[in-house]
Amino acid sequence: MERTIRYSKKREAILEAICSTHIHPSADWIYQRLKPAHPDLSLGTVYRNLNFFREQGTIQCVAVVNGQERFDADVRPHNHFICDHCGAVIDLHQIPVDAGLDRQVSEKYGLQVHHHDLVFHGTCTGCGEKSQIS
Amino acid sequence: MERTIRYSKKREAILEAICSTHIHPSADWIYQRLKPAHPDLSLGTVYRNLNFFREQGTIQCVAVVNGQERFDADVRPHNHFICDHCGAVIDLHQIPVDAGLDRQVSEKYGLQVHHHDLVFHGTCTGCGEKSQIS
DNA sequence: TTCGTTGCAAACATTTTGCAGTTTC
DNA sequence: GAAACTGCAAAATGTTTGCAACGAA
Repeated sequence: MERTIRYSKKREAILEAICSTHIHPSADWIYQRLKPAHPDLSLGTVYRNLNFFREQGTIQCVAVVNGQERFDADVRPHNHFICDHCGAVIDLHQIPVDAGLDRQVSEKYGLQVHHHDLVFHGTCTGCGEKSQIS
Repeated sequence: MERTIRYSKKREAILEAICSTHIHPSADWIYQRLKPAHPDLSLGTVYRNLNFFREQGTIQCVAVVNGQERFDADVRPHNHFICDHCGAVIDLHQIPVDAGLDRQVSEKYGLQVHHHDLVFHGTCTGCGEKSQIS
């Protein structure tokens, strides 16, 4: 039978940290963020809870940037932009993508498609302005 | 001034290994593949050359699967499917995606978009059949 | 001879895990 | 009191790097 899920202050704080930002944080960012208020927090706990939330479907990993997984508490389908200079991950909610795309792939290739990720790469506004100055 | 690029048998073999397959190999796959014919090949050399080819634009990294980068010698824009069971990376050449998508993102969000990656996730044919049996 | 390339091993960075102690219910 | 959760430190994993030897031009 399924295991019982217990309340934990650390777990609550970790989810709250992810929900409180739109930067799509990494495990270490969450750890650094919570460390002041939770001095005894350990990085292992952050990782364990990130995997817990991922299994529950509460969060999703939206990208791996410079070898670090980046998480999003918004699990509704939407797309992302990654700045290849500073590593920023930005939500794109206004980009309409053909809703039947998954079915198209499924039919043409005979694959069971569960979802897709659409990620744009380029230079974000801040990095673009900086490079113009120099 | 730019550095001179010299010929090297290992480098040639590494590129040949990537070009010879459609599985989108990882660094270690290439290493294992070439080890018999090149017993003194080292993993460091594989990594160094992968980064070399990437900088040259000869290959691209198309995904990170189970923490491993997966490479493709086909640098033309096309999409991919990843099997979440076995980690297979499959080319999708027949999926038409709006060519103006990058410009749309650029205009709506004021970002400099260089390219995008569209990755489908699901279960591949082989894994789907296996799970039906059990 | 020059300097790009390599093997090797050590270093690095991120993530996972074993275990003993703590907390929740 | 059972078992979920945690801190800690060690381990595992994938990748990078320093250095001396090797090889191409």
